[in-house]
Amino acid sequence: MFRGQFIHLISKTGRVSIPSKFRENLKKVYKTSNIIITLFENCLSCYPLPEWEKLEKSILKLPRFKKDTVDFERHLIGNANECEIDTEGRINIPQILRKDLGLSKNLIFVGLLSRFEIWSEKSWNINSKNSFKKFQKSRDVLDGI
Amino acid sequence: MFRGQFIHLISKTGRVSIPSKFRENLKKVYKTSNIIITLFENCLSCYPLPEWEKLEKSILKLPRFKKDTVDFERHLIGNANECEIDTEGRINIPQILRKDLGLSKNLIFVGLLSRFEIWSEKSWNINSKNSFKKFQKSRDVLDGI
DNA sequence: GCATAAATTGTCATATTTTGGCATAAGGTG
DNA sequence: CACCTTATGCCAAAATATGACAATTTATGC
Repeated sequence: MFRGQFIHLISKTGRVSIPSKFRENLKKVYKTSNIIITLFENCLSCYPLPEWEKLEKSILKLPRFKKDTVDFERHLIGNANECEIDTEGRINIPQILRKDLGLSKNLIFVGLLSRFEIWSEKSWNINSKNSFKKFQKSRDVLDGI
Repeated sequence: MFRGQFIHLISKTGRVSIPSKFRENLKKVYKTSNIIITLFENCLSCYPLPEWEKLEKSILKLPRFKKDTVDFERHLIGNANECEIDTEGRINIPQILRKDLGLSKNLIFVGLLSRFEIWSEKSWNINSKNSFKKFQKSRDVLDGI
């Protein structure tokens, strides 16, 4: 499971190291060092390849020509890039994605069980302020289950 | 059950020992020396790994891409770090949590039955001043059951 | 109260993780 | 094809975490 939060630096060439705990999880649970990185909301959403493939299968079942399907696909699939983690535990974040989100300096890695997200420090701070408010509202979601 | 209050010192490198009574409880009841530490209302909330995993299972059942779910996950899972207790009974509190709460010197451990909390001495003192008032308001929760 | 055991803290060496730098390789462009 | 940009591989430095052991403090039994 991907959990926790980590701050890492991105180099001028777009390289950044994946938190070692995440790498460990990828290796142990998913037996892979390949991930899919895609644009989602205001951050990068990262899936272990096997998890992503499950998602793709679900998507293939959607009504093919429906407007919502197409929009969903274009965004989520259309921005999906496969990355391989190198021997030092780093990936190169594709230029387009870097540019879209204005990534530089500190990136925040956020574990979300079956996937993780990468944020620019700035957007993360803005977002987490808002999401804490929402959390306060929704904190009893789980009690209902 | 985690009960009682203890003061321990955190080292410059972020290490602190878990009260031995808590360790005993972890071992006896939960058969583990792994805990999840997460940020929660100005302190760190600590769960035995098995307790936490129950929570995660519920979360995995929530609608995957719904905005509320994602916000909830980002807050709750995104701040959850797994820590292992070492041979001397210590853990290393992840840097980001230390930073967020400004932990140094004295930490207060507070037992809360199925989990325990870690406070900086300062915040604990501030909080406990207010807590009697809050207790007065909430003192009849149990009568409703 | 004292001797002993247990728990907590300190210190240092070692291992791991993260970052930086540079040379080379690959890919796109005119 | 030559040029330029960008990506990759490799090595090394720096930062951080971990393990082992010792010293100190606190608790416990008698």
